[in-house]
Amino acid sequence: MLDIKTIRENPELIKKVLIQRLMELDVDRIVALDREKRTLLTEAEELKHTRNEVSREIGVLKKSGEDATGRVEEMKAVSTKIRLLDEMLRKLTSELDELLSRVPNLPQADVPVGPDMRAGKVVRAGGEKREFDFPTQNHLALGETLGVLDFKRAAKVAGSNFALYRGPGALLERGLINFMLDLHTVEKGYTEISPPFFSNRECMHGTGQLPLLEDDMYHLKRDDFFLIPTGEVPITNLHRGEILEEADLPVRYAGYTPCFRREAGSYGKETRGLLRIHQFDKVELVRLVKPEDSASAHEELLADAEDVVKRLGLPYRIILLPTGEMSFASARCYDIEVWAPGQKEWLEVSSVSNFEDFQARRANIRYRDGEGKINFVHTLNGSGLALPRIVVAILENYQEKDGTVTVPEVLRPYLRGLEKIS
RNA sequence: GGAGGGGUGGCUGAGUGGCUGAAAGCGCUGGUCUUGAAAACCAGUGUACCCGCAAGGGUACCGUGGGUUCAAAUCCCACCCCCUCCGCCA
Repeated sequence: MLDIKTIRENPELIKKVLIQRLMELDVDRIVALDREKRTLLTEAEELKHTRNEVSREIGVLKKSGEDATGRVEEMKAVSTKIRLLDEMLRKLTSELDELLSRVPNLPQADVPVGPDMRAGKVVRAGGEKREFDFPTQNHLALGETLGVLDFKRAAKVAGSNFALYRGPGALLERGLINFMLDLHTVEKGYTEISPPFFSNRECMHGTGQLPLLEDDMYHLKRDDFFLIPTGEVPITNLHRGEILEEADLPVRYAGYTPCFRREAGSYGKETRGLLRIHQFDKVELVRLVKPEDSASAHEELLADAEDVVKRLGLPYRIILLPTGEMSFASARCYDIEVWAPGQKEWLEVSSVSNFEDFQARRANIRYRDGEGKINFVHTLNGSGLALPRIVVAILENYQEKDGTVTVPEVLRPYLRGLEKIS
């Protein structure tokens, strides 16, 4: 959420950003509602002031046994008027809040302007694309031959676009999670969080998944819970509604969670195999920092996520996303993509975002600075990393001529020393 | 799921319709005193929003949302959360 003052003072800027982000919203309506609301509010507050004063008088009169009927009658009329104004305000405010909650964050100055990935800026790349002296297979073929992936049975258990890992495949999944968590907690100093995998409506709103992405969530109607679409939701919302002390910052959390997404509207080739599934595992990194630290924290967070792909020895590149590709709440975002030689394409395995105070404002996460002043924190998060596409990349990059897959060295301790999936 | 108890400021905790944004204590900040510290004493110590150039003024908030009333922390209704016991259960 943006400060209403920002919108009030720069409606044209907001309109420009909406275009850059390929979104539509009636900004003039917001400005008008805001103005109308303040007029009504002032009027209502003045009446309430009168009522408070006179009610006090009535109390005094009654205590001394005097007649207060006239004043009471007067205040009945005032109260009716207040009720009316409050009702108008309530309607107005709810429309205004609804619109406000749909205004996206403002991109930072160096974010490339453009509608799609072609406008993205490759910041750097790492790892070597391997030269294969045999025809490569994609992860579907490899997974099936090796018996480590079983989509048919996943569909039998749940439905299409679910994954099932078997034997060394399951071990690989579990090993990757542990490898990543150990890296971030032991080496990088993150505190590990294992949160609930359900979250309530307030949290979903707090991090910005609601109201725009409701159709993409699994929702438990009876309890009004959502299955989390990312660990970002529960972990960022840990401190919802709190005022942290400056000394508590920066907060750095790492957590493993499964992620649940309906992926409504996705279809075709892109959804085959592990590329886009309804449930996937992810290790998420979250930071809460002072505003002046968020730019450097963003770079550090990126480096922490990058370190995972580096150590796995996967060819990767980092892209600064253009305006049209950034998520709603993000002010600046890097994607990390790994090369999948079987698929012959780059796969997004991490999004590393700086939300500035956008989420903090929604979730009301603040801190008290050295002078006792209260400000919103800045929030950041990054996948460190999303697993299925990493599994794809490992299978495809480490495949051998005989159809086996070599286990990357850093993972072997996590796979009971397993060197080869065969 | 059933029965009972409870949710008040940073913390403990008073407050059952009127001058209560909220006693008291603790904590914290500043000051006095002291060589320094402690103690003691004095003063201050919530958040958000609105009006205003400012000084300042006002409104709201006692788990959340409604309601009753001239007036609600206090009365009524619904919901949420916590605790105890019972049931169920990995």
